[in-house]
Amino acid sequence: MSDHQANDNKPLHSHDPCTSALSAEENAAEMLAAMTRNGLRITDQRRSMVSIFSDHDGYLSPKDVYDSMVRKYPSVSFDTVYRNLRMMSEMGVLEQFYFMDGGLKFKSNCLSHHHHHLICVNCEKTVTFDYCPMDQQMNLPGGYKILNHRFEIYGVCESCQ
Amino acid sequence: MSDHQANDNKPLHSHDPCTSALSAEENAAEMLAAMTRNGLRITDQRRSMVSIFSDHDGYLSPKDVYDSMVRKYPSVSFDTVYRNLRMMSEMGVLEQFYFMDGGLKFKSNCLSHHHHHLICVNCEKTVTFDYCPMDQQMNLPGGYKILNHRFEIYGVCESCQ
DNA sequence: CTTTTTGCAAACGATTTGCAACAGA
DNA sequence: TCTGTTGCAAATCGTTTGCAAAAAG
Repeated sequence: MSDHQANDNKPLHSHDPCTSALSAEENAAEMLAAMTRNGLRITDQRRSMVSIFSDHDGYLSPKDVYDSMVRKYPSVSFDTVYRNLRMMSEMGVLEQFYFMDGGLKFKSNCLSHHHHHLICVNCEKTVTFDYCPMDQQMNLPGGYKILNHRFEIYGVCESCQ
Repeated sequence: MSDHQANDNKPLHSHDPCTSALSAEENAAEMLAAMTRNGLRITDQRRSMVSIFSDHDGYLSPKDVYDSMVRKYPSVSFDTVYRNLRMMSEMGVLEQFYFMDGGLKFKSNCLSHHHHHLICVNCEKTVTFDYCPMDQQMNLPGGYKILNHRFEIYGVCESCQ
């Protein structure tokens, strides 16, 4: 729901470096395009889910998304939300992961460049940063062939302190 | 993500700083002691769970533990396993976390020093290393008050390659 | 002998599935 | 039209809880 007027010069809140180049609307259009490209039909519900994510930088649980959806589509079902979350993250439009406490959350994905997250443990507002520990010289034991990694920093954001 | 080449380096230390100091038996005794210290009674099942973890370096799912337990105590119940896993991780004897795919796993904990994990995506054999990205100079955005972090590297261990 | 722990069964929350009705391309 | 999508209900998975019987200290 883009309920704020198009004022390109004044972002409401700090966008992360992945999406700041794009307005929420552009980002939504981009997501929808990626979905069409993957052969998905664009339904009202999916359009609505897309705008929920393009308007929010941070992670949302399936329940969060459902609650937002219900406001616009009172008859929406939980399984539709789940199904679409799964499809959207399978095709890379959303990024998902399991939080510290194990809860599954989703966030609109940045396909363009590698980064990590700094996450507020209170409001879950998330900012990205480019520093990656894997760029450092570090002597790892055991002769593993390295595939990927996970690095997140948790803290309390300015407005939650 | 940046695909870093597996740098075939020799281990910095020839030992795993967490486990090499103690044999499996010593480690088990240590775990049992910690449990008694916390007011837990040592039952046969708990002794068995402890030795499962002290004999295995790597993460185990509740189901893994249950399957091991059943071999020795055919009438053991799933909830006893869960209850004990939870208590043991609450008192720091076990370390738990949610894997990439969201599955909850447990591992005998190292209480003595901070470290991170290098985990085999195939067999889940885990080695620890002392390098911590938080020791590096990195300017983070957003004025967050930093609380904690998570850093894991995933790969394929030597014997799984 | 007292208190904790166990095993059973049933409850629970989160996620998935089968299927008939419906809607997008 | 014609296939993909929705909503409903029920199934499933992993985990937790209440309680009486059994075991530890």
